[in-house]
Amino acid sequence: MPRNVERDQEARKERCEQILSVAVQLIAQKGLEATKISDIAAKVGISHGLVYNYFQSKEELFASLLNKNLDSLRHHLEQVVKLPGPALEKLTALVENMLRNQWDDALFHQMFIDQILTSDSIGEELKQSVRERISDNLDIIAALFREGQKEGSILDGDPRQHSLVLMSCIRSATLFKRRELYVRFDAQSILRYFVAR
Amino acid sequence: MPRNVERDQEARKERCEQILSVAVQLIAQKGLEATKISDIAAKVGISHGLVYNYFQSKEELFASLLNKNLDSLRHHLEQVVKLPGPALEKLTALVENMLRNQWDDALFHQMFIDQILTSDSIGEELKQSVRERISDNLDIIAALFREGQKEGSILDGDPRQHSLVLMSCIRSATLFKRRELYVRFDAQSILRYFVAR
Amino acid sequence: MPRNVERDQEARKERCEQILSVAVQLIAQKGLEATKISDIAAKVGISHGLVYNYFQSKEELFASLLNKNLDSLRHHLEQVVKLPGPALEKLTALVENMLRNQWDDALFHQMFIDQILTSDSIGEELKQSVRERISDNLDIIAALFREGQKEGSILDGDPRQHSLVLMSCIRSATLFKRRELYVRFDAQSILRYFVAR
Amino acid sequence: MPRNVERDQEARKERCEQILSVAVQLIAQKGLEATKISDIAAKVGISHGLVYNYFQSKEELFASLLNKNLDSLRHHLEQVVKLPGPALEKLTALVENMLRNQWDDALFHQMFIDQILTSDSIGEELKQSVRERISDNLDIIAALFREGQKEGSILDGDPRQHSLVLMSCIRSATLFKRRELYVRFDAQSILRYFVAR
DNA sequence: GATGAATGAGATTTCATTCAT
DNA sequence: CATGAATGAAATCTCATTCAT
Repeated sequence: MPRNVERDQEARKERCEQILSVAVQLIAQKGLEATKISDIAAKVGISHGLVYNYFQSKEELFASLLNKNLDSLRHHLEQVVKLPGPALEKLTALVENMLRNQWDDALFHQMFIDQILTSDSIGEELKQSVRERISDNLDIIAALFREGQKEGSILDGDPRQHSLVLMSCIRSATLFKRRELYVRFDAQSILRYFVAR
Repeated sequence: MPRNVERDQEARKERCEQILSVAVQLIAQKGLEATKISDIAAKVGISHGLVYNYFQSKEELFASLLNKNLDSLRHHLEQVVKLPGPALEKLTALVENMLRNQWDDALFHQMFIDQILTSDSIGEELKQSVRERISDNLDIIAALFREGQKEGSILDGDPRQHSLVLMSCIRSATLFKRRELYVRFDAQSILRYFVAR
Repeated sequence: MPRNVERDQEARKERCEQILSVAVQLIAQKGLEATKISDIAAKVGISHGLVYNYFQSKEELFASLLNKNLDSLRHHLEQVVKLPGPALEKLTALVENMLRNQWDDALFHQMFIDQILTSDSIGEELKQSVRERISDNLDIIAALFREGQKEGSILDGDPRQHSLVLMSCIRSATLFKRRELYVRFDAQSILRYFVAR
Repeated sequence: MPRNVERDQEARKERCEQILSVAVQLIAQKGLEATKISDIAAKVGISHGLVYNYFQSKEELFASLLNKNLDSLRHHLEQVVKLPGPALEKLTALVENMLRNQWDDALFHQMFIDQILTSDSIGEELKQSVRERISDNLDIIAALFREGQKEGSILDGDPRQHSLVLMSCIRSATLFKRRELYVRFDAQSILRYFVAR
């Protein structure tokens, strides 16, 4: 007799999330290529075979991860853009959010983009789509900077460059924190670089 | 004949350099884990077995690479520090150098530090030493920023943070150039973030 | 209620037949080893787990298939033997039947006997029983040939060899038709090889 | 210092042959899908990894095998065609050769064609090429039959059908011998089916 | 020094089979 | 009866490393 189909769907999704979540943690610890399917399975507490019930291949798993995180970042960006108030405040909110690691795994893509873009386990197609989505996300942040420039609060110069530098700062903050090369960043100190003088 | 021995030593060192140089290129293209000993050997034009005549293991090869590049960076930093003139000029020289890729492979460590720090193929000991040397290099740059702050040309704030952000900018400039997510950086536009208002 | 029990038995048998029938089709398409339990289940429209309600194992399923087809062949042979008229006519009826694919899946064993006899998934015991039953069936055909020889219509020589050659012809006809290496066989042209000169 | 290059080439080819030869034996024993790379390696007395030094993949190994055997068959056919004397004698020579198993592995393709054509491990492209080459080989035999028909020694009828039946007989002879379903064939008894009355 | 055959540990992936629901 | 999550053995394939020549 078929069980409760809805609950099954629920459980299935749950498991997917669980696997992805563990995957992020392991990748953050050990890197993309060094993270084996069986590591993930072991940490989740399931057999490696079961992973393939949820993801067709290692690549598909990584792709899901990427998509999830790029979506998450995108979503956060869009939330921030909609906030009321001047651009500088929005940017502050954005950076604070990111540093606070409230959405730990959205940072993922900041840290592993280059691993992904150089990995063998990732097909060229996927890489291209990642590049495009990164570019899109940069554009959203760039728009905030442009807004700030109009308001006079942001240093002039290429807003897309500003975006890239901002994301790099956040990446470094996260990465170096994890790598125990302590330099403490906070949103204020990061945004100072971009404030009009 | 001592002359022969010397020449042999010379040739040996040459080979090492050649292997390391090819390794950098391949790693830049394909990533750390995806770069196989036999890829390197093939591109150098020797048999993979011979690589083990020059390096005891893959890890030792990567360690040499790291050391070479950290040394190279260190050397450049020291050169810049010794330059006459105000700190801002020194920093400009530094950034210009780095962007100009005069020492292309010194940038390597900018791009692959986290691949190294997360790799399976790299022992914990080596990782620790890398962390320390990165930290040392950051300190040298931080000293420049501190000098600039004293001269009034550099934004106040943690000079070590400035260093990290500066290196991140350069890393991004290099990485994204290679990844074709074009944002064009030049030394001026990077240093503006650090100039006192 | 006994009626329900009966009906259940009926339904159960139905299901078995359905599974076996789908199995034949898939094996004909993809080969023995390449046919997965879940392929069969999917094509039947049930879950793979349910297959184990009807067959204890893959081997048992294949064994059922074999038995069914060997039985079917046996039955046809016996029917033909009972026909009135000279042996040559009986043989003609036999070949026509087989070529006409009226009992498509009885041909199965013609095509997959050696896959079965070489398969890993099939136990030695089963293989032995298959060999014996094939041998029995050959004997029945051989008897027809012997009869024909007595009547003077069939080429002399080992009747068992004739049987084997006849079955081989039919097998080739079927196999090569499916494989699109067209040679068109009909009962006449096949039987000519065996007609006394 | 490079070793004797020629000898190395020789040895390499030797090894390939050795592997292929063992592969044929195992496939003949166990079937195509049931023959594992490690079975082959074990029987050759090497590690499974080494097989991949000689063949890129299981499919490539099987493809080599096929090509070798189709070539071998082709070669034998061409030799027979060139023989002096009437067609019937040539055919006799052909069948005797095949039954004598002088070229044991050329028989391979007779036995495993359908396994190959239904296997998952074999790409569609390869299958198509196999079909064509089988067809070519059939045509060569058909030409012999046609010749015999002109000479009046061979039963009339489609010579391509004759070829197929002949090959089927040989296949059965070989297969059933190995499968211990004894029927003893000799060249005479096989050719009788095709002799004009 | 130089080669590349050889090894074997280990990674990905598949699938028959079981079993809780 | 029915489902499909879960298991785990086994197969393919890769690659760092060794070593005879």
